Amino acid sequence: MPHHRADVLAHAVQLLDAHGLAALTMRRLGTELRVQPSAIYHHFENKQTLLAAVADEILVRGPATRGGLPSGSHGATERLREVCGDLREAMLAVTDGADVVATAWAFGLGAQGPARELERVLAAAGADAELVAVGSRTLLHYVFGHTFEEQTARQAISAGAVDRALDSIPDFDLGLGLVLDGLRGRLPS
Amino acid sequence: MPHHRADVLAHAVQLLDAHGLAALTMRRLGTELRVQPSAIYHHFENKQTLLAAVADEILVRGPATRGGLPSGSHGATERLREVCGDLREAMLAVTDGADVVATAWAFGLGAQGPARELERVLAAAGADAELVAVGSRTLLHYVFGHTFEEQTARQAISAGAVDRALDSIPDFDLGLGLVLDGLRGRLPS
DNA sequence: ACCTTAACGTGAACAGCGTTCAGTCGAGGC
DNA sequence: GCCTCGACTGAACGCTGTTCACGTTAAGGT
Repeated sequence: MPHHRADVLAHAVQLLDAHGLAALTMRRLGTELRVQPSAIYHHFENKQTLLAAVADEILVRGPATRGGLPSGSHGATERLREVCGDLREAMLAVTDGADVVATAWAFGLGAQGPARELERVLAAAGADAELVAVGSRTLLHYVFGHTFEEQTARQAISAGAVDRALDSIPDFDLGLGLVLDGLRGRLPS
Repeated sequence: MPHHRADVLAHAVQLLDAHGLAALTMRRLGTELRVQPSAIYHHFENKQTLLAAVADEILVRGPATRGGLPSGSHGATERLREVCGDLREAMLAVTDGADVVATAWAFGLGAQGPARELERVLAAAGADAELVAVGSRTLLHYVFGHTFEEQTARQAISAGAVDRALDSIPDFDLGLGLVLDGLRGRLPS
């Protein structure tokens, strides 16, 4: 019973969510699929490519708590807030999701969706090319940084290795508001 | 001729700068020191600890271009800008420096210095406890995110794997100004 | 009905990784 | 002279991603 690319990907995400990034090895994934590790290379060029696909799959699945659709018309900053919030939720929904997505994005291999959407919204709000680049990048850096830190701490706590309190991590919306404030001051109107 | 902790650390930084993070293995570091890999474990508990020490060493060495001392008295945002700029310069001064420092910081193992300094400046500027936490974290997320991206791209280009232009990375000061603007709006006076 | 083609999988191997551990060796303090 | 102790050796353990030559299976054109 041969597998397809989608099967491998689904098992990879499931394995990641169940046992974390460290457990997502080609050998273990092979075992899960009842297949030799080398068989996976028929579907993905290498592990980096597989991880990029996993990152995209995490984003496609979207937030665990589906906030009902684009939710009508509102200002540019509200839409930016929404995109950033959805991105965060999607990453938090899977174990080590922030690590996988942020790393793939850093390599320029995945997570292009939210980046393009932020750029689109900024451009539509009248930002010039430079502000579009700066603004979207700054927002992404914040979301990835904050979410990675939050998820790492959360998992460290639930794993028993409690060396820092969870409430030492500041609220996501607060810091996001900070960046959006700075952004709003440079948008026309 | 036995080595001390400082010797091992110095060689680790030199190896990192010369050949990148991927080359910084216990075996290769041992070879560099004309010593078995296991000997390193007499000086550092494990590789993670070693990397944290390397991160701190990178920050201690500071910016490659030493801008003459604290440079007098100026406003809080100027001082924040200075700390962030120095942090960025220090990481850029060593190959894969941003990766090493940001990772160590994410694990809560190193790079505490700049974090404490940012918190100190914010508190001195009259920010309440929550704003101190939010502001310092947001600044760090931005600096780490931007610098890691910039350094990765820079190294990818000089390695010949040119898949993105360097000028596609927005200016550091521009994005920093964005965050500082948002921050200034919440500081008293 | 045959044959080609391509997708899919096997099993072994390669080179490297971090880490552990019992044992060796030389210098300094008593 | 002994004895401790830090530094180190050398071998091993159990992993890792990746490659390669080789089977197997199923579909599709002739």
